[in-house]
Amino acid sequence: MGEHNPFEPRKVVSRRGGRVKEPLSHAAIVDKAFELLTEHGLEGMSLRSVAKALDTGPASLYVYVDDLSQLHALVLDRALAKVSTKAARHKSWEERLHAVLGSYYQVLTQHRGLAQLAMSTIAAGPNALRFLETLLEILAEAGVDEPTAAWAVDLLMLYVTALAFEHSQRAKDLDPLAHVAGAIGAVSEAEYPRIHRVRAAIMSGGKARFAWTLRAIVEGILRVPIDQEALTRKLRRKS
Amino acid sequence: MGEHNPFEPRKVVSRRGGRVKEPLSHAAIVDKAFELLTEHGLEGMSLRSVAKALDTGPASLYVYVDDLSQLHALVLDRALAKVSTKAARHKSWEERLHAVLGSYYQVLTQHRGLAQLAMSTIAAGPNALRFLETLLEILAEAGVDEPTAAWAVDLLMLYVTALAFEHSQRAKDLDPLAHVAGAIGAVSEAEYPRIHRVRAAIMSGGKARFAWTLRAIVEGILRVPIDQEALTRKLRRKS
DNA sequence: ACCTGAACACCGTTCAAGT
DNA sequence: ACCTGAACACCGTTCAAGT
Repeated sequence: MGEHNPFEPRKVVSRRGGRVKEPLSHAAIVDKAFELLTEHGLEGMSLRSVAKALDTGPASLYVYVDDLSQLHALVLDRALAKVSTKAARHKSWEERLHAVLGSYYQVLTQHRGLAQLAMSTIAAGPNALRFLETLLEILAEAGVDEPTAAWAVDLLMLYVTALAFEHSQRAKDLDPLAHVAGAIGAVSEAEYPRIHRVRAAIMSGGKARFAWTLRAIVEGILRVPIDQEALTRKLRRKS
Repeated sequence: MGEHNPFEPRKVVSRRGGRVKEPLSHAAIVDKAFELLTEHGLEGMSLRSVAKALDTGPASLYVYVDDLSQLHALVLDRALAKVSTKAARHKSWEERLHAVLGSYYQVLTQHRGLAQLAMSTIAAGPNALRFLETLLEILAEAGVDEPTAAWAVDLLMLYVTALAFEHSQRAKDLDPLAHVAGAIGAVSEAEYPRIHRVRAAIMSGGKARFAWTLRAIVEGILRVPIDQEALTRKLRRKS
């Protein structure tokens, strides 16, 4: 098993004397990687580019980081530190849920490449856990039973992540007619009448959509408790 | 704008005479790429590896394909052809929704690397459109108004795609203790009491979860029509 | 028009050698 | 123990040259 928790940086005693350049360290690598991510997107955050930005060779990073996928996980959690899980106590659980997920959405969209990173790496660092714990807390206050809450939290995070990803993809396209918008917007009325009719709605984003989906998911969560499912299974087994 | 629809293969007249090797063609490239995808995963499907498998150099593919991202879109749609959108007429819309999304899930999980591809490229080819149109049809039968259905379909596809992706990621880990399962399973009870309590539920998948989430989303969709949202906005504007 | 080898500018990762 | 240059085995994409 791993001898060292990768999310807890091992302390490196910086050598005394002329600090011409910042000594290499776990934190320095993750910080610089995050910087490159927000500046140049996920493609721009390679081990080699991080090494170069840190004024060293690519091999040097392997002292602190196992491989690229670990760096991805590290950077994602570094970014999730910016998610605010605090919301005024006096607010309702609905408002707090909206606020916390809204903060998550903000963080994802305000750093180029981050939404894409969040879509491709499963978050399991301390900041992701803190975020998750907060969501479970809020749902508990809403009266959702715990097994249901576990699946519900996953669904909520997933939706917000994907929405941020789509948002960032849209921002990347210089030509708005290109790619997705082009294909959906120009869809044949004869072949796909329904898509044609709702083509504007499909591409629209914005706060209204965010709010609607959150409400719909929460409504479903509150009305379809997981226990029903278990019950049905048990009944079937007995018949 | 594009002079040629990339989803409609341009017909190449194969030169007469000794067909020692299959002539290069749009379809041959996409087929071979799909083959490599299911055999070696997304990493194994590179332009170079496709070219090599087709017994040619990497530059040759650029006659038929603009770039890698287009090949991704092409292969995804090629795979979506396998999704069955037909379900017995006499079935209820709930059953048909479950069947169609179930078929989508099956296709994604039965081809290595496909779920990952579906997570990273937005589907807008003819087979994706056919799938989308079918989902809109089913929701219309359920009595969902069209703007709501547009957002709902997105949410449904998104969830199934992500579930298949998580499934495929789990299958990749040889060591079940590694990565995500390790981090979530070994979570500190003192620091994250709620996560600790539901850690088994978080990682569990299976049909029960699929069914529960679908029901929860549908329940929410039926109960939170989008028009309410528009109404609220209008009222706010007037006040 | 189609196909291609070679080149360009990159990757992640390993390894042997240095301090 | 930390750091590194060089090498290995790859990438996507372009370009000039061939048919």
